[in-house]
Amino acid sequence: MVDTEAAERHVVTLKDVAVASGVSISTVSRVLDDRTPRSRSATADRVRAVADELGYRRNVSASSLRRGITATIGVLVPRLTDAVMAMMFEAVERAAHRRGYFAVVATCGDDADEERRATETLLGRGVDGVVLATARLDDALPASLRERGIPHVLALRTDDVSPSSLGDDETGGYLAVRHLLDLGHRDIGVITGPWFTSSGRDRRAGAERALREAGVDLPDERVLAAGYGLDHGIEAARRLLGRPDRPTAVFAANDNLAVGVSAVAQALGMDAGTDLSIVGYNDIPLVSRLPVPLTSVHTHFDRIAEIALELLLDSDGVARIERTMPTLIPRASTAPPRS
Amino acid sequence: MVDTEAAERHVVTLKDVAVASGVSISTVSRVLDDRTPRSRSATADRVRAVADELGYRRNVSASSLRRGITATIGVLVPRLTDAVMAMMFEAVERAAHRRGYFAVVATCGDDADEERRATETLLGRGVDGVVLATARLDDALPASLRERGIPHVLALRTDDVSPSSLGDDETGGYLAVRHLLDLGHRDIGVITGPWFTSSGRDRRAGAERALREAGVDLPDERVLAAGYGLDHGIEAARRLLGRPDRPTAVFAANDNLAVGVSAVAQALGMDAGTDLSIVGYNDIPLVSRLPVPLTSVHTHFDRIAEIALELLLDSDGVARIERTMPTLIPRASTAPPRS
DNA sequence: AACGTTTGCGGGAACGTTTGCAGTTTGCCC
DNA sequence: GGGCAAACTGCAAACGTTCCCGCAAACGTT
Repeated sequence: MVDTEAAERHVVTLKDVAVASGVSISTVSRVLDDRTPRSRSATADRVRAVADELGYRRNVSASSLRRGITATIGVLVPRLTDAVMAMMFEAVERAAHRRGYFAVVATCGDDADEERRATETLLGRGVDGVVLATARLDDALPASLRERGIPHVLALRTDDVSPSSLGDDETGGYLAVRHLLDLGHRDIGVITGPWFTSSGRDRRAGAERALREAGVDLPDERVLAAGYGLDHGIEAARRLLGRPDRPTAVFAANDNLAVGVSAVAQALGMDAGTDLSIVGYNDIPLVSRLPVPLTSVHTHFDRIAEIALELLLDSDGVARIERTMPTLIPRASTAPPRS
Repeated sequence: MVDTEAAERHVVTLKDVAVASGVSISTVSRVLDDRTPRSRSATADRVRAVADELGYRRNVSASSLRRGITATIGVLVPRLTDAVMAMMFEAVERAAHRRGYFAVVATCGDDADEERRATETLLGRGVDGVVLATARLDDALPASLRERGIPHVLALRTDDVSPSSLGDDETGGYLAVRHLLDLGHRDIGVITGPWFTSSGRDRRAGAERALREAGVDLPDERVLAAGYGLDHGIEAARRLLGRPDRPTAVFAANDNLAVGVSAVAQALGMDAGTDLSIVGYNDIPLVSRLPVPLTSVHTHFDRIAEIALELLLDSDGVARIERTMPTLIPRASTAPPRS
């Protein structure tokens, strides 16, 4: 099916348009080049009309070959089934479209080797640059890209060296815990992200700053590191809530974790909001529709994506690290503690 | 690592490899062509070694231009933030990879115009074929692709004409409701998918067949059509459960809907499983981790994706419509009705 | 009217790869 | 060792587009 019909069917090239409109190929090429201001000459109008009529469509392979760029950027994410990653990719896709670029995605799980392999695949497809939304801190890939001079930007995380566009995770963590403190909570549990992510590290740091400011203690058994999956949240919540001196509020560094916490709370007969306050992070679409809508720190994916592409494509050579301020969205899952 | 400087300086071409290994460009091209069985001659070995050392990577633009194919397939989905679509795309990505193809995705929401525009974008990127996982039945796009001779396949839905790979939705609907009947339920509500999808239509038909077989009545007010979003499930559940003669069990044609139903049930003080049995559809990762794990009809995305690519790439010209049998996964959300 | 400047256009050489053709070498069998 | 097929190799022509260069006409200024 792929070859037979396409071969039969004659695909319209610049030459066809040139012949049909009685000008040279170069002229057609120039007229149809949308990077330069469109000429208003009679010839140009005619060429455009003919191209339209014949259904001309630029052959991207030929164009890329000649121009030396593909107008394509590659996006690397661990998995698209994680709503955060899906939202991030969709945001990058939109931002790329606005700039006349096309975004392609590759998934690599949590494996460093797979990450490298997936990057090579993207590079093999000739992308002009790479957006890395994978999560590892201890990762040689950004360094390797820097060394090879391959344009890249980190999104949603940073290694403190390569250009990066991410949320201000420290502030986000602060906002979340400050919100709980303001409601009157003093027994607060914290479930941070995986140790190997800058987001996990920074959100925890922000949370600790808020507690320190308020003079509230955070004992070691109240802070747990976990992955970013629902399962991790469930496990951490069991540890945190399955003891007599359980906290009255929990800050989870990710919405999946928070959903896990509320599931465990429910299983233990506690009502989210009244018996246990919960704050999540990222504000994925799901959380506002839960039986008890979840308070969450909203991440501005579109803005982060926009900045990422700016760093990637308009780079002036210096590797900037841009942090976008998040917004706390209070919902029913947080309330003053029961007296 | 040899010669990083030269590698950085400019990108290695066939010519460089040819010069470095003392053979012609054509020879290098042939040796490096992975479509033919790899030669074991001394020259071939040397060329491969040199190419490796120099870090040669085929320029896909040039290759595509010359070969006339891009080894890329386009996938069209409404949105990646829907777990079903993310899973479908990831499955297509894997299947494509196995065949040496690369999958790119475009999102188009639920809008027919946007769908057309996104398809043109994919075609403009020179994809060799298109997988449509969008949901509309009343859609002129497949017909338009057929007419233009553009290789395509529908996934997860069909228009009964174009080649399609989807789950056997009628059987799935039957299995779900049959399960509820076997547990002893007689008052069963059905929330079908959107009217404009074949999946919605077929799952409903299967549900009705099961009820008919069992001689159980399905009054009009017990069957609701909705979108596939969480919100739709919530709204439908309110209508279904907010009345005195509410059903003891609900079949929702989609997991999002089912999650909405269980949220409403919880809000009304009913326990999923004991007070109200709920069956979902697709078995997205979330549902097995809910406080009350959800019984769901598992869709074999990998198999559907595999068949889709088979229809797309190995087609013998006849447009087959292949349905993959789903599997019911019983979990805690279904139990016999309270006596 | 002479002058520089801008603008429009066509010729033709790239971009890196694949492939038909023809010529050469190799391997194998009798 | 002769004969024949199979495997290998190089040349050169594509693939469709872009862009440098040169030419000519149009325009504006003095």
